Amino acid sequence: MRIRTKDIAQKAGVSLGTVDRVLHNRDGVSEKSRKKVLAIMEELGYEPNRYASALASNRTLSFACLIPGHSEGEYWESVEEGIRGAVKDFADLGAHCAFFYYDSFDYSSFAVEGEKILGGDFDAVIIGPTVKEFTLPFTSSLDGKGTPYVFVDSFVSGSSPLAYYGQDAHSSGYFTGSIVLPLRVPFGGTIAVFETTRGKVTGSNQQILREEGFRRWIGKNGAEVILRKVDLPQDGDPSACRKVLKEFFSSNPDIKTGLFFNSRAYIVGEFILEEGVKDFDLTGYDLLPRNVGCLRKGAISRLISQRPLEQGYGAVKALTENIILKKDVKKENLMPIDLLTADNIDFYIR
Amino acid sequence: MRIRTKDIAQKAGVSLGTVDRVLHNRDGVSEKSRKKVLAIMEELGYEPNRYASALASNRTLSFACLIPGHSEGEYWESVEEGIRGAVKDFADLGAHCAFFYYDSFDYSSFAVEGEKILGGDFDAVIIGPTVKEFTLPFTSSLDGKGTPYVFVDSFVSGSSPLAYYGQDAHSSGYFTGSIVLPLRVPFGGTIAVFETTRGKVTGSNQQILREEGFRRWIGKNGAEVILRKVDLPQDGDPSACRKVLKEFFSSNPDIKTGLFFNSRAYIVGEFILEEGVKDFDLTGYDLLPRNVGCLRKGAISRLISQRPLEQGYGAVKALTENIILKKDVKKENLMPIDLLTADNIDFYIR
DNA sequence: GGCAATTCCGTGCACGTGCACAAAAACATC
DNA sequence: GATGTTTTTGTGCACGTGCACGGAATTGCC
Repeated sequence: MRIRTKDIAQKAGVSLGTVDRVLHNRDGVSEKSRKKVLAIMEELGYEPNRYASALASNRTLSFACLIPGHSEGEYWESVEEGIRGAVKDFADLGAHCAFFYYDSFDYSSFAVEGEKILGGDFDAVIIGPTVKEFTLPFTSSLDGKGTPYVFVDSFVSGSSPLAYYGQDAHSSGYFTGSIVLPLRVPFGGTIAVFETTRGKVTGSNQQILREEGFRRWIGKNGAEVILRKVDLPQDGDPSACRKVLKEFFSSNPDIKTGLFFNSRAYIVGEFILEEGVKDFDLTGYDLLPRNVGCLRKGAISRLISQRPLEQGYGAVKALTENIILKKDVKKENLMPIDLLTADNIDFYIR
Repeated sequence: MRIRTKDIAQKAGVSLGTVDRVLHNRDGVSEKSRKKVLAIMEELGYEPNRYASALASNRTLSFACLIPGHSEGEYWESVEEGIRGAVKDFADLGAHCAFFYYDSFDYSSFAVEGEKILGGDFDAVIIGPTVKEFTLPFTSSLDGKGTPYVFVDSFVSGSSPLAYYGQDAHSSGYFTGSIVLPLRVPFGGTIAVFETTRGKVTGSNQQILREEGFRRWIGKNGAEVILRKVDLPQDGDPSACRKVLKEFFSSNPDIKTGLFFNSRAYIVGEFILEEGVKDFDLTGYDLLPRNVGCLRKGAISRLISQRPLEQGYGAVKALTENIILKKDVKKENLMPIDLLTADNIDFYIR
């Protein structure tokens, strides 16, 4: 039978109130009673009933979530789905969440949305960070107010979040190297690295770190590989992309291997399908529906996943457990580096 | 603010009791009241507070778990850890679990332990099944008593569990083929398939299905590969194994690729480390500490994981949600086929 | 020893839901 | 329309914990 505070009180010869005070480190308890109650709690292995506790305390937990705006089928959609799932699971503990979106290509929008959050009355914040210069002012304001926050996706040094959920991007690039290169290098010494540009912005922190990791594998293993950057304009009409790709594939028939260090591998994958490009080995990130479609049809050879749902879920869970249940939470939570191909993808979806 | 039964009662102009009766589909409510309450519940989007509900109902949930006995560091230890973790998480809902172990090399022990469970008073059973002939009599007894059960690890057809948590073994063998063969076939046309034997028993259902899946890849892709079985005696002293392996490696210097379709790849991995065998590519299953040790040291090239922790956790969660919260649960839960190498293993441990 | 101040402790209500029992209303029978 | 029967509805306590309030015990001071 489960041990209750009542049982402890009985055995210690004190009242429920005293046990309660000991339990919550409140004063007004003699040293003698405190010792006795603690000893008996230890002896009987008391574990509080979190449900009864949540019910009695009757508090709410107001989250704010600040992440890049996104349209359907994009990476951040999955992170948000994970967050919403967790908030729903913890709704009985009083959790609810307001979402704020910034434009990842317009840094100042991060500050604008951040101000709204600072003005509101939130118990905790979940942040999908932008560049350091804009993230740190916001987190230090939160530090000032004593509002806890967690990062998802990427970590920004110089801040002190309660926790971080994301992938070790450098390691994931290194891993990509270890998988792709032994398999592909015999097919040709040049590898295409595709990048997408919008305005003046090319690539996030994570993307840059992944490429660094990939290059480190090359360096460490003395692979003789040339990386050729291919820049794809992402903002204008899609025909600009097509033009670049047509030009690339026709003038480089010897390049048989391509990489994306962001989630937009489908741009090339769908081109491959439409144009019937043969024997091109393409590696990308993230299980966007369009990427998965290409993977299934053979236009993308492999995808690396970083478990965005788990990131979002974990972030909310960590905050809830820390605030409501006052548990210590793990600070650094690095997602597994999953390798997906047409032959195992079915078991990662749904 | 969260909608309570009280709010519904107020708005419908009835008492809490009536709302409660509607909520639990009990009779003694006029059609008029039932309609009205249901309409308002719908309108306000009522979601019951599971905590308050669990607290008030004050019921317990007694699990029995019947799995193969295992010593430290073996596969089933992780499954059990997952089960224990879930039971702990749901302890506030009244969950607790008794464990029964059978000898997977002595089928009748399954029946013996099964009888104990049938004699006890359990609300649900978690089964790591043995062969069909011994599993079905047990599950049909459970069916007779109306006791729900779930399978972990493998599925036994002819039974009707509430859910199944495991890996599609055939697909995982197929996937192994797709990863290993393109990489390794140039290194030699013969591949060693290691098996371990104890008494007269060689290999579980899962192991056989994995090999079938592997062979299917070969067939489908017209790979010219010879599979050479290597039988390792697992019961006697370890020196018998060493002898077999010494003989194998010295007389087959051309075989550079090996496979285990069960979790004991460390037997060969540790031999490789001790004897300093070079350039042997070894693939195995499951993240046993000894396997992981070999993977990190390069003696095993890759491991396939089937997420035993999640299997155990999921099984308990499904039963709890079905019984206590009367939720529908997903019947077939196939684990992802994770590919682990020395370069991503760190992020799967812990 | 008397009194106040301080420290310590017990009691009671609340949280939202489940369930048993009692009360009320509706209906049936003569 | 009085009585009994069935259907429908309301009320109250319980679950384990949090918290506020007031009472009891102890201490300090003259």
